[in-house]
Amino acid sequence: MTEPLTPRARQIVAAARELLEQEGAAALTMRRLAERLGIRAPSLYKHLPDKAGVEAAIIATGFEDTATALEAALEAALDAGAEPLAALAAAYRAFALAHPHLYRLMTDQPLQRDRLPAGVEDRAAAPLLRAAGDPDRARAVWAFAHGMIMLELAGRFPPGADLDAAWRQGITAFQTNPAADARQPAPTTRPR
Amino acid sequence: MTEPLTPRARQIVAAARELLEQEGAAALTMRRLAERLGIRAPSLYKHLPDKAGVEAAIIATGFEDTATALEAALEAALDAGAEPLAALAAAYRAFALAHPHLYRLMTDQPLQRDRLPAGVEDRAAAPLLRAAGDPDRARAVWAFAHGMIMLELAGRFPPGADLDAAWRQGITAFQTNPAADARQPAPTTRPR
DNA sequence: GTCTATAGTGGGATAGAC
DNA sequence: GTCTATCCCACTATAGAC
Repeated sequence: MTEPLTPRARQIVAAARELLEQEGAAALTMRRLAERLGIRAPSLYKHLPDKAGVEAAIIATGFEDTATALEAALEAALDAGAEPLAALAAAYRAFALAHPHLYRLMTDQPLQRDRLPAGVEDRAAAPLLRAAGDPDRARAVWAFAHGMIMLELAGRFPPGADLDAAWRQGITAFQTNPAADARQPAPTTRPR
Repeated sequence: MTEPLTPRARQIVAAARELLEQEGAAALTMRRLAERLGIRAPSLYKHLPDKAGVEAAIIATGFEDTATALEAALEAALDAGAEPLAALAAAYRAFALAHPHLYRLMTDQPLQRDRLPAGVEDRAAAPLLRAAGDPDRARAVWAFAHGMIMLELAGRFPPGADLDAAWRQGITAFQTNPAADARQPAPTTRPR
C-alpha cells in the first residue's frame, strides 16, 4: 500500500476527481487542478508526488464507490427476489454512465494494485462473483458489461441501435445458460 | 465519402500505421511520422489535411483488414462445419491482439462514417450478424468480445486469470441460448 | 514536393524564497 | 503551504521560398 493521504492531499484529490468528471481526462492537468483550488501548480507537489499519484488516488475513490454501489444492488436484488445478474448489470452500467471519465480512467490502464486500498478490488468484484458463481463466468459477464459500456461511451454503436435490447440479450444469455461444461476449443491466440 | 488519396498520401498513411502499431498512439505525431519518411513535418500537410485525416485513413485500412479477416473466418467455419460464433470470436481476438494499437484507435472514438470507404462498416459487421442471426444479439456478442479484448489489452484481469476459459464461457452462453424471450424488434439493421 | 522559420499552445516538474 | 521564476519538453499548423 501507500502512506495515507494528508487531509490537504484528500482535498486536492477530490478537486481532481471533480475536474476529471466534469471536463475529461485531457483537462486533468496540474495547472488546471491548481487553478481550481486557487493555488499555483508547483504547490501541488508539496502534497502529492506527481500526476500519476493524483490519478491513482482518484482511481482508489472510484473503486470504493463501485464496490459500495454493487454491494447495495446485490443486496437489494436478493431481498426483492430479483435476478442478481440483471440487477448488478444495471447498477454497473448506471455507475459507468454517471461517471464516464472516471470509468475510463479506472479501466483504461493496468491496475496499480499497490496504490489501491487493501481489499477494495476484491470487494468490488465480490458481488458479481457471487451472482455468477464461477470466476471465469464472472469475468465473461464483466467483459460483456464493460464492452457494452465502452462502445456506448465511445459512440461506436450505429445510430438507432437499441442498446437496452442488446443488454437484455447478453444478460439473458448468461442467466439462463449455466455453461458448466464449456468444452469448445478456446479462441486462443497468445496468453496475456 | 472523401476524395481518394494520392499515391504519396497512401505511402504516408502506410508509414503512419506502422508507426502507430509499433509504438502506440502517443508516438503517432506529425513529427515522428515525417521523420520516418525522411522528410519534415510541414511537408505532410501538402498531402493530407491534418492529423485527423491521417488517423481516419489508418482506421479505414483497419476496417478493410477486419472485414477480410472475419469474412475468411466465417467461410472457413461454414466449410468445416465448425461453430461460426466461436470461429468469428477467435478471428476477432486474433486480429485485435495482433494489432492492439490499431484496434484501440478503431474503437476508442466515434466512427467518422463519412471518412470510411463505402460499405466497409457493413462488410465488417456482416459475418457476425449472419452468425448471430439478430442485430441485438450480434451487438451483445460484439460487446462481449470487445470487453474481453479491451480488458486483456489494458492488463486489467487479475494475474493468473484464465482468459481462454472466460472466452469459452461467453461464447458458449451466446451459442446455446437463443434468448428468444429477450428478442425485440430493432429499429436499425447494423450491429456496428 | 520539400524546405526553413516560426507562431502559438500546452504540458510536467524543480529550485529556492517567503 | 504557497509563491515566483524557470527549464525543458512536445505538439499542430501556417507562410512563403525553392
